Amino acid sequence: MRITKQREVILKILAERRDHPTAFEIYEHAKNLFPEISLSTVYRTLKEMVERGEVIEIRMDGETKARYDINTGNHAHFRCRNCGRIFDIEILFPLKLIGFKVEKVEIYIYGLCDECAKKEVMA
Amino acid sequence: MRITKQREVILKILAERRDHPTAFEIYEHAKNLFPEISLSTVYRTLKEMVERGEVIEIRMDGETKARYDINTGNHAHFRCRNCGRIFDIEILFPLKLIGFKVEKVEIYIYGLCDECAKKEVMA
DNA sequence: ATTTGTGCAAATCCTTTGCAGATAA
DNA sequence: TTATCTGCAAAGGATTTGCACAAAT
Repeated sequence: MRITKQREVILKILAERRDHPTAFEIYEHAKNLFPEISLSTVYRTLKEMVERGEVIEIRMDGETKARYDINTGNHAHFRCRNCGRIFDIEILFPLKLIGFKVEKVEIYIYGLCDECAKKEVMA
Repeated sequence: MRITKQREVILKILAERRDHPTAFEIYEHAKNLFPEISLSTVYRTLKEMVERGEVIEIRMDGETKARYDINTGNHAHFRCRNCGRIFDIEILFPLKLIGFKVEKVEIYIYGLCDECAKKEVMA
């Protein structure tokens, strides 16, 4: 994989943002740093990174568009119904699937984050 | 929601199949039972059922197309890397997200099912 | 009769791809 | 040099929608 300005920019965005942007959001952000970049390059680069296992692709709650996450370890995503933010959450739990070989786990959790839960009780 | 032949057929398919079919697979199956049915009716009906909470939509491992499941309780999906089958799995685990209000959980697990794991050891 | 549902075709949204020119090694 | 990467525009796949007709209440 050659080092190009486009790939540097995409990697930098993924490393700095932890809000799980879509390909289009990454493209919009990248244009500020490198205006000539194209949307297809963003898609191509993300696809390659996913295939290499450097980035994971998530789709919360049946969304048609994918979001990207440079955190490749097994972890859960929590989306707040109120503010829409997506939090990374580490969950340790005992998987006892007798005879099954578990290679990857994706967990999506929906509800209210601590701040919004407080507000709802008050309202 | 009026009772039409189309909706009866779609419900019957969802109730009988537990292999998490896509909209197109439901359409193909439905045509055997009611040839005049259209793909857009299948999509429209599924979307309505999802909005009513009668059916859930899942997208395993970044698949672009949705799959449908009449089992609406919180449960995990296990996809076998080898045979591709998707198993429903009940997992009880303690969620301790302090201050967070959990309303829904989606868990996707990937690996080898018991049968395929045995074969891999032997091979 | 009135409201809701349907099929069809066209539109839309997200993503991928072919190609000819550009760039990193 | 030369293999890989890029932008563009066009194609592709999944899903949604406008509309006039059909069916359910």
